[in-house]
Formats: sequence, C-alpha cells, structure tokens
Amino acid sequence: MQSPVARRMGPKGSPIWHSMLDAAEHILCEEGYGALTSRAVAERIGVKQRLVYYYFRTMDELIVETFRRLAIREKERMSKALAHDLPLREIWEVCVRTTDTRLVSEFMALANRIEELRSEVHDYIEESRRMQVFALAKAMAGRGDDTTLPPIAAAIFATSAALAIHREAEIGIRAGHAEVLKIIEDFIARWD
Amino acid sequence: MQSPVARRMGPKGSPIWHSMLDAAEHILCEEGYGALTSRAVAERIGVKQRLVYYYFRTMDELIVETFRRLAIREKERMSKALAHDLPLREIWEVCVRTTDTRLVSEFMALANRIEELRSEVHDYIEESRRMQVFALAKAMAGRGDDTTLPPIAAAIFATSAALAIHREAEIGIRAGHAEVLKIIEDFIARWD
DNA sequence: GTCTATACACCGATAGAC
DNA sequence: GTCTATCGGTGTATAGAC
Repeated sequence: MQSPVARRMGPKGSPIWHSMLDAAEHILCEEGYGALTSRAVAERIGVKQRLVYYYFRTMDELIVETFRRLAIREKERMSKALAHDLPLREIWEVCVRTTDTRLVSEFMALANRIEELRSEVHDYIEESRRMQVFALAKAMAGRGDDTTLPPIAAAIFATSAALAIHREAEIGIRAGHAEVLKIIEDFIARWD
Repeated sequence: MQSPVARRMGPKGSPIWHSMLDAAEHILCEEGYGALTSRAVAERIGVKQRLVYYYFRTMDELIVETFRRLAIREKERMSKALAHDLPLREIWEVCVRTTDTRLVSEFMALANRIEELRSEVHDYIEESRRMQVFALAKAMAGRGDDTTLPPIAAAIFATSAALAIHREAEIGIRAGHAEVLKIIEDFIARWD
C-alpha cells in the first residue's frame, strides 16, 4: 500500500490538505469515484496535479482520508447530540440530516475494493451505532419499557430506513416515506 | 447517449450477449465499476475488445442492460413467491437471499451518474415494493390486524434492514443482526 | 460475427528544478 | 511548497478487412 521509497510529503491538516479533501468530496458526490482523479482534484482547487502527490502518497490514501475526516465530523455531531437533554431526538436529527446519500453510495462501493477504507467504515458504523444504542437504552430505561424491541434492533431499523428513504427520494420515490418517518418519530416521542 | 451514426449491432439476447452481461456482473461484484471496462469484459469471455462494441453501443448501455436483466430475474423470483401458499414468508426469503450487496452498492453508485440506469432502478424498486405490499396487505387483511403498521412501512423497514445487515456482515459487523431478523420473522409468523 | 489496427484522451506516479 | 516535464499504461470508441 505504501511506496517503498520514503518521499517528501506535505503536512496533514494544512489548509491545502483540507481543500483537497473538500474537492474530493465534491467530485465524489457530483460525478462519482470514476471521476475522482488527481488532475480533477488539482484543477478544482487551482493547483497543478503534481501537488496532490505531495500531500497524498496515492489516490487511495486521499480517498481514505476524505472518509476519515467525514466520519470524525459525523461522530462529533452524534457525540454532541448525546450531551443534549433529549439525546434520542437529537441523534435522530443527526441521522435524518446526514451526509448526501450519493456520497454514502460512493464510499460503500469504494469500500468493496479498498481494504483500508473498509476498515474505517467498519469502525465508523460500530462507533456510531454504539452511540445510538446508548441514547436509546438510556431513554428506554428511564421509563417502564413495555416493548420487546431491543435498542440495537431499533437503531438498525431506524438508521437503515433513514438511509433507504433518502436514497429513494433522490431517484424520485416517495411512497411510504411519510409513514416510516411517523412511526420512528412516534417511537421517539414515547420516551420524551 | 446514443451514437449519432447508426452502427451494425449484434443481437440482444444471444448467448454471447448474455455471457458479456455475466462477465460485467462478475467484474462489478469482485472489482467494482472502476474495473468494468470493455477490455476486461472481453478478456473474461475470451474475445477481443472490439466485439463488446458490436453488442453494445457504449459501456453505459452494457451496464444498464446488466441491471435490467438482474431486475427481471429478481422480479420473477418475487412474482413466483406471490403465487405460493405463504407469500409473505416466501417473499421475505427472496429478500434475504438476494443479490450480493457488493453488486447492489455498485449499481447504486452508478445510478447517481447514469440517467438511464437511475430510471431502471426507480422502476425496479417501485415494482418490487408493490409486490411486497401486496403480500403484506393480503396477509394482514386475512386476520384481525391489531397493529398500526401500514404495509408499505413494514416493507420499507424490512427490506432496508435486510440490505443493511447484509452489507454490514460483509465488512465484519454482526451485532444486532440476529435481533433484527427475529423481529421480522416473528412479525411474519403472526400472519401464517 | 469476429478480427487487426489505431486514434486520441486521460490516468497514476515520479524526477528533479526553482 | 509548487512547479514543468515526462514515463508507461489503459480507457472508449471507431475504421475497415475477412
């Protein structure tokens, strides 16, 4: 995965490093990973292609870093939601107003072939689910729980449905979405 | 989308046409859409690259046809399930033992940039959901329905959860999957 | 139907100057 | 830090012979 010979590299986290990740995110979202090339990234931020390889060893590394930054951002949003008075409601808001599903689809597809990315996605899902389950378990324990729905199952149902209806909405499907959202919101309201 | 000049084309549905779609499916699944090239398809079935362009105008056309064939196959499986004594149970079996989620991820990503494919995916989702809702509504109407769960919401929850846990299983996540499956199966069992 | 041959664009990645 | 220049490879798609 890493170049055999150490190469002079640019600093991780510098402004231009971030702007390259911004460009990568934008291209992934708008044109797909087939269009995510070092030349496209460079052109978008107005530098020469060579510079991309000063900041990233390979294109795969740029992709992994792009996901990693996004994952950190999302985990921070969830973490903040947990500190709220109504963590369950807040964490659901995070799930509903989340990353563009086109971007999610691209990363999922890429994770099938970039091992490092697959590992990052794995960690991200586990960590975010842990937080969701924490919020759910806390809310449900506070009151008498008359359901038999385990918190982890509730988390999986809600997040996978949220992803599915977002993606469907993007291709023009709307049937049933309001019903799904109402069920989830009514469920959350039971623990307020 | 189409070449301006009409070109001599090979017959749709011929054995070699199918073997090209087989190759495309295999490459998409194992290596991702970035590796789905006319050269790769040709090599896999032992012909020259030029022949791919005899059967398909463009690579996008090959991709769309690959999805279309897959969608027809899946819709037939569901249609057969509807004719069964326990259609709900059968249609759930179809959802659980469905296409490799890596393939699904690739088509989702591709649908973001190939308009024709997006339209095919749209039609496929609507048609398959229609069948799922039919099976659900029929089962739930046969008995006194003491739930407030609309059939279309049940269909969305179940199918999106099935997709999510398949995909998670592929990257090594297992937590909560058994719980989700048990809930769905218990729900189905109520209407037997 | 299937082939050889090819045009032309773009890709990842590197060497090395300033 | 950012550049010019370049290598070897691969992509889509076409022309036209057999």
